[in-house]
Amino acid sequence: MDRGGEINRLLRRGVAEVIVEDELTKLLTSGKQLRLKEGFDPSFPDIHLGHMVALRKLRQFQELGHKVILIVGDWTAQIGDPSGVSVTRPMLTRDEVQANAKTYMEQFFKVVDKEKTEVRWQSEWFGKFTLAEVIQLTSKFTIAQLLAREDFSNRYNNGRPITLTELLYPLLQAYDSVAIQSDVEFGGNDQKFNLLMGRELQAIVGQQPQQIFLVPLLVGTDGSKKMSKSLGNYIGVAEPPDEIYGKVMSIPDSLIMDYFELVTDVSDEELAEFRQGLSHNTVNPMVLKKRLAREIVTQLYDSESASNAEGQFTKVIQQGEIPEEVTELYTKLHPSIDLRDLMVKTGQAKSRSEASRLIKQGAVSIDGQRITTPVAPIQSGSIVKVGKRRFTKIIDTDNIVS
RNA sequence: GGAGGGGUGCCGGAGUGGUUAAUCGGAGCAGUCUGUAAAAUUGCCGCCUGAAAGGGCUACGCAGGUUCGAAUCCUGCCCCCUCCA
Repeated sequence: MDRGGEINRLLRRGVAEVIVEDELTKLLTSGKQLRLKEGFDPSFPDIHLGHMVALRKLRQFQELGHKVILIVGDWTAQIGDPSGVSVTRPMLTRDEVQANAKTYMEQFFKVVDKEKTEVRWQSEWFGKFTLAEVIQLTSKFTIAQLLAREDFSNRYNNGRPITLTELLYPLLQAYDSVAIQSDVEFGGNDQKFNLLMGRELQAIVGQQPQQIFLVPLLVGTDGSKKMSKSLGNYIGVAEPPDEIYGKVMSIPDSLIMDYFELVTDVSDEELAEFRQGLSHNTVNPMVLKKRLAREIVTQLYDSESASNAEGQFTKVIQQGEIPEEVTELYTKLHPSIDLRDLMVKTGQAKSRSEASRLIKQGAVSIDGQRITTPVAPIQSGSIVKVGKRRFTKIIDTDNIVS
């Protein structure tokens, strides 16, 4: 693809909004190496598919020669982003921040090119901020400006509390843009306000205002809310291939195309075909989902992992067979052994009570035989299956042939 | 500073002396169906003990008290919210 076409694609697919598009296009064709800002809150070090949408964009920009500036938000983490349920977060210790940053970056660089990335810590500049400078920063904005943010005005109008520190959050984030002289800032569609503040502040201090690149929010596995760890509807990029594959298979059909568009490189032409197939019912959505799952796993691992995951899925979930590799529990077996204890030991149930319930509900089988009482015929080598996919092999310690 | 309202299980939200491990909704888990989709439908949804029936323990902001008996009444404390200043 030629460069113009590439840029066009960059600004089209998987994009919610670009502010200001003309200016960004001009920058992209100018030949200048752009500084792409991406912030990260060390309170939440795990990256999921929802984050990947923006990270993939960063990657694509990098491929055109631009540079990513990753900001570790060790200061703003203490405030907490007021979007949604806002809780002021406890201060993380230096060690916690370090550890989380490490975890984050391991995942971040699965998608983003490390060679073309510069990592900066907020403490570089905020660490030496004086009260005078803070006041000076706040003096540049008005309450009305901040209240323009939907979350703030909603809360204000409903009489719910807004802490002063929360109000500061957008300012600090804006200052980051100034500190690193950002050309383009990336974020989810819900971050629009914060990113716009960066623009404003840069203009005030005489810098070229950054462009804003907003990506759509990916809907989570529940099919309705945005993907987020706290809602538990996420697919983490660090999860094992089988897990990712399985979770992708469990998304509602209505999400298939969004996922293809936002987190894979499958060509637009092919996507059009898929869409066609779906609307005319000429293709089983399950088949497309398998393709999707394969694409995603391949991206995060490799094609071999993807086909393994697919093999496992087909065998275990679709055909109900026992997986090749099963976690094993070595224990001493005796005739009166209680299956519930075993289930707790293997982690297949959280408590004996829960194990009882599962057994009562017919969710448990041993070697393919459904079990209805906790007193069950277990032999060394027996496979205990709980629900659809929790397997354990029980091995008698007295019976090990070594 | 003054007046008022409120803190219940993962979340929302009932419940004002026993019949309440606590109505109901959501989430979650499991069964049937199936494509680990959707929809439907059934059951479960604090912990321990018991094959089960059952039994025990812990629980309604915190700490005490009244009572045969408290999420429900009293006292003190902590926290949150609204209005006025």
